[in-house]
Formats: sequence, structure tokens, C-alpha cells
Amino acid sequence: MLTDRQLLILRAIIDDYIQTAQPVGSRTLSKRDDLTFSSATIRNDMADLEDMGLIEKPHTSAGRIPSEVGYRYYVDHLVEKQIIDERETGRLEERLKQSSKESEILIRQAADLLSDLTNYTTVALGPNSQSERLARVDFMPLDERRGVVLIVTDQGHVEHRTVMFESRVAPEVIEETIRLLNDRLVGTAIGQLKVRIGEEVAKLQLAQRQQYENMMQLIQSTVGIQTPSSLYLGGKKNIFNQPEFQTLDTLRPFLEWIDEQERLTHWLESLPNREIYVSIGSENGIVALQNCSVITSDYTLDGKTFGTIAMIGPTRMNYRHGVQMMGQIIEALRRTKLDE
Amino acid sequence: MLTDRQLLILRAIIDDYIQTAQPVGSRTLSKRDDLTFSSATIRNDMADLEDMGLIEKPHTSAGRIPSEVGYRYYVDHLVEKQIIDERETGRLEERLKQSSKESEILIRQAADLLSDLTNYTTVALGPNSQSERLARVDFMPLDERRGVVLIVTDQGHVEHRTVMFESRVAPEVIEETIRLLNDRLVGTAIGQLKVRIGEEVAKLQLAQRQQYENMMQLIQSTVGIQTPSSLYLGGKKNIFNQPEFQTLDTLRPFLEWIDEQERLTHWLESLPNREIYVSIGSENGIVALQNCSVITSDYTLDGKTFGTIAMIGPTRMNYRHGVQMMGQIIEALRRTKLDE
DNA sequence: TATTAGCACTCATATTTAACGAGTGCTAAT
DNA sequence: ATTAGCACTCGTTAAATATGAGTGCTAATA
Repeated sequence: MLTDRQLLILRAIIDDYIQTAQPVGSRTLSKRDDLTFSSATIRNDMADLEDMGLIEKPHTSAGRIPSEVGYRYYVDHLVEKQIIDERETGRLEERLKQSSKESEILIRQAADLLSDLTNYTTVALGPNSQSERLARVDFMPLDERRGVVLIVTDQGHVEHRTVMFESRVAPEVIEETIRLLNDRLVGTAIGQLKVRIGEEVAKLQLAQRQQYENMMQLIQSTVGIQTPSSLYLGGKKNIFNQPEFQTLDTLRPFLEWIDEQERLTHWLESLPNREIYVSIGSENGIVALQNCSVITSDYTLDGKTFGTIAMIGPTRMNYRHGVQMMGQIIEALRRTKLDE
Repeated sequence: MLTDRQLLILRAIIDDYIQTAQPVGSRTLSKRDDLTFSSATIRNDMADLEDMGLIEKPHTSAGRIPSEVGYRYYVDHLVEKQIIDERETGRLEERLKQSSKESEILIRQAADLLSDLTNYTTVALGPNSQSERLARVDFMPLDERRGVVLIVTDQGHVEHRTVMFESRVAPEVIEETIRLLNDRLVGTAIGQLKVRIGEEVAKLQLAQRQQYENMMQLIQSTVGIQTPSSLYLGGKKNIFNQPEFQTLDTLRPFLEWIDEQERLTHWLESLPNREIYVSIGSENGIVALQNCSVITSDYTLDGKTFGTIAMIGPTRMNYRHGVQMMGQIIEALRRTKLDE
């Protein structure tokens, strides 16, 4: 168990280190207004904190830096649950409102806003259309042999794909197929469409089947291709200002990792669904991010579940401010109305 | 005017420097099989080449490196017009064919291929939809107050935008408006749509105008937003392997510049239309690219004018190979059929 | 018993100095 | 016209040294 003084010292070390990125020595601490003890006393406590694994020294004659365990303790015990600052949230909401009504643009704006506020890099993942429901299917012929299949979801997202016929298909067959699909499949989750179309084909009478099977299968193959959820990266440049990323050895893995859109998407999708969650250093299990911490959260837009947003900074990130800002943005997004 | 020997030496210096990234000394050159002269002789010619501004020395006791003027001379006089290697082009065509029939994906694939072949970074700009022509407009109601406007171009590109009504609009009015637009505007360049809709509104009879004006203006406002041409970046990582980008001072401006999608698009769009063009060092006028050379070219896909592709590497890039590969890729794209 | 002053010791970083060697330019010989 | 020879330049590397921030321990103090 930590004494009050040790707690005070731990907190001071982390706060100081977060600001300066330099190991913190006992003498520096003793000069702080909130620490009235001599450097020797502080040294003794520091030795204890080190024994407990909360802080460590880069080498004998340096000051101490927080260990990952230390950060964990700090985040869990010393970062007070933030209360939403109404004025600030209102201001953010206002800025979001001004940008656009399009959800896509709103998300981008939110990511940019968050990285501006914190000076860290932000990744925002849009809604995964797989879970949305079919509102309508339509088909537009382009010429004799090509056409566009349109899929509209209940959330107003539209996807389209150009298809090519093997041979000419009668317009009536197309029309009838589309009508059939609309009749039977509206309300189906997009992710299930492929299977459901297969089922519908199986249900067809033999006579119908010959007519519609080709067309249906064509559509089936197009909806099978899942469009990746939209991904947006904000404030990528910010990393250049972090002292721990001033060398290529650290910078390169980070940049290479963050540029791999697909992997990034999977990673965000695989995060456990929760409100704000902080992952410290190697906790995230990603080699390229071993010196980074991540604050993630699912967010809702206009009250509806939407996607995931993540803030990535060095392990030595300002957790207090980061968590606070993340909370504000999420709240602002939640309050933003898409229509009015 | 350059003597034959000076030409030989200039070429050797540049070839050598392109490979090693190290200043080239007279003794190194004299050991080459194609240079039979003594180091002293070479030194004399080097001094002349330096007087002419074709090469320069980083400091007194280093070898020589090519100047921008030198590279220019090299590219203009010493890089022979490449002849398309049929076998190689065929192989590239094959690899493109395998990836997809979707133009978007083909372009990405081409960019990736080009950067793999050269180890430089590639930027590809897709077609600018502004110049394509309207094939069809359609509207899909989502609910009482929202709907999706769909715009299909003659090239098969589809764009969609969600619109919100101020008040309820009768389905017949919507239908009629769409019919009107399709009747009158099919074939119009997308870039002109906004103006043309305005003209059509003006032509309406007073009675009609009251009915349709709102709806038309709503559509007008959506087509006014121009979607940016699709941009694709390939082989961004390659820059990390270039010795001239091993320091943050050089790396950072490059990465910051290349990540600015909008600026990149404008830059590519502003390039003069031509076949293969080489811009050396500061010639491109971009501060962040002052140590880079760029090989650009417009390309056609399936014979149709399509977009622009650019290859960015250090000034010390392998121009011969770069130009050759660019030629091959462009030819392969030209031959690729979109439908069959 | 808890705190603090004092001091020897450690070790990364900065500074200085010296040695090295790749490359040049010039001169004189071929 | 070409080349061998040589003094000179200057960036790079390595070793030697100095600096100083910070620690751990011990003994004095409240």
C-alpha cells in the first residue's frame, strides 16, 4: 500500500515527466511547491516506488521515469472521473454543426478536432454497414451489357457496384428480379444479404428459377464484396513533434503501421465495445505501438451507435487531458443531430 | 561543348552516384573498365565539368556529385529513348488483368506495381468526373423528409448524395422533376450540371416553376459539390530506404507534403498534359520536393484518357529505369480492356 | 522513529585532441 | 596531351577528458 506522500510523489513524477519527457530527479521534485520534503526523503520514497515497480530509472545517474505499471496506477487511481464541461462541449458541438450534416464529414471533423485539441494522432472508424439494414435495391442499366446495382441502407448509406452481363438480359427480367428482392429482403442486415439471396433463389419455382437465377446470382456476387468501413486519420503530423519520435527507429514503425489502412481498420473493429478505454504501452499488443498509449471509445452520432474513435500518443501522453477531450468529443457527437 | 571523354566521365559519375549515393572520386572512376585514363586525367576533366556546372563537390576533399544541371543533361542526352519491351509489357498487362476490371482498383494496382518495380513512391490520380457526361439522374426516397440523389456518368461512375427536404414534397413532383432532368440534361458534362440546371429552371413556365423550382434547386445544390478525383498513393514506405531521407530534416517535409491529399491532387491536376516528363530537383518548384525528382505522365485506360500518374524519388533517382518502367506501365494500362 | 544534511560514487553527455584517409590541385616529367 | 608525384584540405572516427545530474548510504537531528 502506498503512503500519502508516496502517492503525491508518484503523481508528481508522472505529471512532470509527461510535461518534460525528461527523467525526474529528487532535487527537482523537492523544489515543487506541493512537495515540502527534502530531496533525501523523496529519494527514499522513490526507492520504495521503484521496488513496487511503479517507476524505474533509465540508468544509475538519471532521474526516474514512470513504468507502464506506474502509468496504469496513475490512470486508474489518479485520473479523476472527468465531469463533462458543458460550455466546452457546447463549443465543440457548435464547431461540428458548422462543418456539415453529412455523417462522413462530421466524423472527419471530429477526428481533426480531437487531434487539434490534444496534439496526438486520431483514428476514426465510420459505421460498419454490415449491420445496417437494406432499405432498397435498385438497378440502372448503363448500356447493353453493363449496369449499376444500388443498395441503400436504412441509415441512408448508398453503395453501388457496376456489373457486367455474360449475355443480354431482358429488361422485364431485371425489373422483376429487383421487385422480388425489394419485396422479400428489405430489412435484412447487409452482412446477411448474400446468404439471404441464396435462400430466395432456392425457394424459386423451377420455371422462375431459370429466368431469375442468373440475375440474382449476379447481384449476390456484388453484395458479397464488403465495402470497408470508412476510416479517417487526423493529425498524423503531430507525431513529428513528440520527442520520443525524433529518431527513425521509433518513427518508422509507427508511420508504417498507421499507413496500413486495412490493418488499422481491423484493429479498431476488434477493440472491445466500451466507453472510454485507455491502453498503455505494450498492453495493446502491437509491436509498432509498444511506446504508445491509446485512448479508444465507441461513439454515437445523433444518438445512434456509429463507430470507434481512437487517440494515439506516446506512452508519456497526457492521460488526464486526453480522456477529458475524448469524453467531450463523444458527448458532442452524441448530441449532434443529423437532420433538423 | 563536351569532349567524348568528358561525356563518358559525366555519365560514369552520375551512374555511379545513382547507385552508391556517395560522392565519386577520380581514382574510383579510373578503376572502371570503361574508363582507361589515369586518375589525373580524369581529375582535369572533372575540373572542366565542374566549371560548366554539371558536377559539384560537397567539400574540398570529397569526390564529385552531379548538379541539377548535370542530371538535366544526363536525362536529355544520355538516357536513350526507351523502346517498349514487349515481353515485359505483356507481363505487366497480365498482372493488371488479374487484379480486377474495376478501373479504380486497376489504377491502384498500377501504382503499386510501379512502385514495386522502381522502389520509389507513386501517386496516381483517377479520372476527374467533372468532364464525364451525365447518363442518368435518379432519386430514391428514404423517408418522409430525406432521399438520395443518384448521378450516373457515361463512364459508369456513380455518385450519390443524401438530401433533406424543408417540407414534404409530393412523390409526383419528384418523379416529374427527375423525368425533366433526364430528358433535358443527359449528355451534359458533370462540371456544367449546376449551371445547366439553373438554365432549365429559368425556362420553366410560371406555373411549373412554382412546383419544381424547390426540388430542382435542391438537386442543383448537391451536384455543385464536386467530388475530388480519386487519388492513390503507392509505396510510401519506399522513401524510408533512400539514404537521403534518413534524417528527420529531409524526411519530415516529404511525408507532410505527400500526406496532404488535397494539395497533391491539385498539383497533379496542374501538371502540363504530356506523355512522360521528368522534373529534376528544384525544377518542380515545391520546397518539400527540392531534393526529389518526379517522373509524370498522363495515362489512358482501355484507350480512353484517364488520369495522371507520378513517380517520386530522390534527385539521385535511376532515371533510365524509372522512365523505362513508367513507359511500360502506361502502355500496359493503355492496352488493358475494361470490359470483355 | 522519521527526516534531513552530507558525501562518495556512477554514468550518460559534451568537449577536446589527435590520427586517419579519401580526394583534390598543381607541377614537372614523359 | 597525358600521367606520376606530392603537398594540402577537410570531413570522419576514435580516444581521452571533463562535466554534472542524480543516486545510495551514513550519520546527525528533531
